[in-house]
Amino acid sequence: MQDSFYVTTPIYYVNASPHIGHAYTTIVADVMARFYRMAGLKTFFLTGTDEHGDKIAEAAHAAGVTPHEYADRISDRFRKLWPELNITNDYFIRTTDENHQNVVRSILQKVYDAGDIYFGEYEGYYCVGCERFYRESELVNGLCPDHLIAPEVRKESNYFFTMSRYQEWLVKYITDHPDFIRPERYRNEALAFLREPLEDLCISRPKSRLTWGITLPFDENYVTYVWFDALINYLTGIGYPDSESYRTFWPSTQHLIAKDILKPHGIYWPTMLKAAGIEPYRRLNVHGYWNIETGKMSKSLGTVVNPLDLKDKYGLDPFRYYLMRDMVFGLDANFSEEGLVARLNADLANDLGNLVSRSLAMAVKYCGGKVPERGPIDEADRDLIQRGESLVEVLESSFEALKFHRALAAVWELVNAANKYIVETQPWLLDRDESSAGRLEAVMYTVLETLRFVAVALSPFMPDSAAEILRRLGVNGSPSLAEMREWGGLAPGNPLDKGNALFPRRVVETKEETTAVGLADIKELIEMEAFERLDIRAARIREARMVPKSSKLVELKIDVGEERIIVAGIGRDYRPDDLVGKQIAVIVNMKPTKIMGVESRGMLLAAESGKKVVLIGFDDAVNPGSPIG
RNA sequence: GGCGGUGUAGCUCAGCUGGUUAGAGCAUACGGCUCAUAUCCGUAGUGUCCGGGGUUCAAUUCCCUGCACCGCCA
Repeated sequence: MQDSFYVTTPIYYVNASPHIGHAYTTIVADVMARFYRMAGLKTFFLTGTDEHGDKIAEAAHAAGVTPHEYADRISDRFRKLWPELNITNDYFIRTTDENHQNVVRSILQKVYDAGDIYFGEYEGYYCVGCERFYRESELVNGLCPDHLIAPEVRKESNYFFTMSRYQEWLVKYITDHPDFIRPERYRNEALAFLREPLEDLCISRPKSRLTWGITLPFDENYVTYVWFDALINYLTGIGYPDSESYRTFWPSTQHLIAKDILKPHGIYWPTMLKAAGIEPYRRLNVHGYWNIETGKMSKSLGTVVNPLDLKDKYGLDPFRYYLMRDMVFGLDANFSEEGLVARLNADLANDLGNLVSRSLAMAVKYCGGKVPERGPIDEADRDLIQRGESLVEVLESSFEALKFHRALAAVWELVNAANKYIVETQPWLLDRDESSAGRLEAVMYTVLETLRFVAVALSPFMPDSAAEILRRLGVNGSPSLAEMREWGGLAPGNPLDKGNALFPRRVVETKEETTAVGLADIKELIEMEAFERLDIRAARIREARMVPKSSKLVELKIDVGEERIIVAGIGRDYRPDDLVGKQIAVIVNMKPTKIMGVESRGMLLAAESGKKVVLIGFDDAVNPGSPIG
């Protein structure tokens, strides 16, 4: 294995605020950087912002500030977002940085001197209002799509990079290096593109049209345009050309991009490097899009939920986990609040969180709050230990293949195995029998050590949660992959801390869309007298708990002027804790009835809206026992 | 218009080069345990494997065609 690892995100264009796509790429880069750091490799992680070009100049003009001020402002938003996502980039590059501008100029000069940049003229459709050229295909009925006026045919002279000269070389390079662009579908796409003759790349803009850019070293009247500026950041960021860090990291470069910028990175960039006499980067890793599913919630509230806000609502680690678990790298995926909460509840709360909770609770109770001795290994322990020890290999191969969802699935196989192990070894029975004290220690050690493996494995994905698990296990220092290669690293005697629920279960706060149900099945008419026979009262819930063995029955202790117990089938839509304090309406003269062993003296009123049950409440405080009529 | 991809359980998706009863997770139902965030463990399912042809002893898997969605190119 190589001993260095260099990962990059694209530098993000500062014409818009950060969104889920930026966050995903950057989180993937962070997970990889953390993983390889943990594997002991010298690691460098670069991200930053792309700040030149006419879009920025226009936006700045519209905002009444200089382009530089405008770029500062937006760049800052990215820079400040990354710590909120626990991103551990080693450097944050800006294309307006002085050293970057110097590197760009030096490479332009180098390529120019080599004869790969020429001055040429082209003719195209130019819209005066937009101050830009349009391709024929971009025009709408022959008109500028923005101004809806006919563009004029205009000639302009510019500098061009002889990209076509490197087409053959590039085809061969991609063919000979199957992993150069991956996953395969994008490699095929690049090769498909290369079946057509490459055109030379226009790399400049006259200053008469655009001044917000890097001046060409060989012509004061032009600035360089887009790719020669932006792509070169990957070199600047590690100190090209003379630094030690450039020599260390460049050969291991792993670029991460979304599929929309495959062409510049897969075609332009390698040919640019070739022309500049620089070895190609090692790999280009291309991922898909997150399709945002606007859930019921956003529709009914009339607001579009920004996916990034969900990290505050549900926690950063669940957010990172969801992104890494639900997208197969390379393919598109669906993003929804419901999906995130489903992962949070099923994987994080039920499986992992509960495992942490039950393990530590037992260890604290049965082993005096300290990690017990390892004890002799039983046949029953062997399977779990082997699973733990083999995890690191699965992680390595999954990361190598960018199959992050696989890596997480593998961790969860261990989590599930641990839960099963606990059920099978039944530590609570061992605890009741003096003679099995030794066995109890061995079992608890096995469980806690498994927990440590899980935490180490998860630390690239969910750094805070992993650190918290390790802290509760009394483990100090930063985790490393090496310590997952051998069982038994957890030191007996470590103080244990039970802690609170790591991932509390959450309910998606959906406001179901209200659809008219109609009154098709209206019941027969009744006299007032029939209604008056009902005694409906206002009440307040004092206590609530699920009826044992029932999936939806809740036992409520209510105050209706007196204290009563009632049972209601609302457990699927309400958590007991959330019910306490609520005001409800109750029919108090129902004949008492026993439901699953609990006598219910009253019936609460609720609407059945679709599949949901919604309690009837009051829009102000009322005295318990107040009659309703 | 050209090229390519996808269409599998209610949902999200695995199924490499064709071969015995088509899989996983979630959701659902039932059973077990009680250490635990009512969590965990076990059991049970359900599928015209998009439609229509064809090749083959045999097709979800190969070929053709139609439909739907998506991507790249023009």
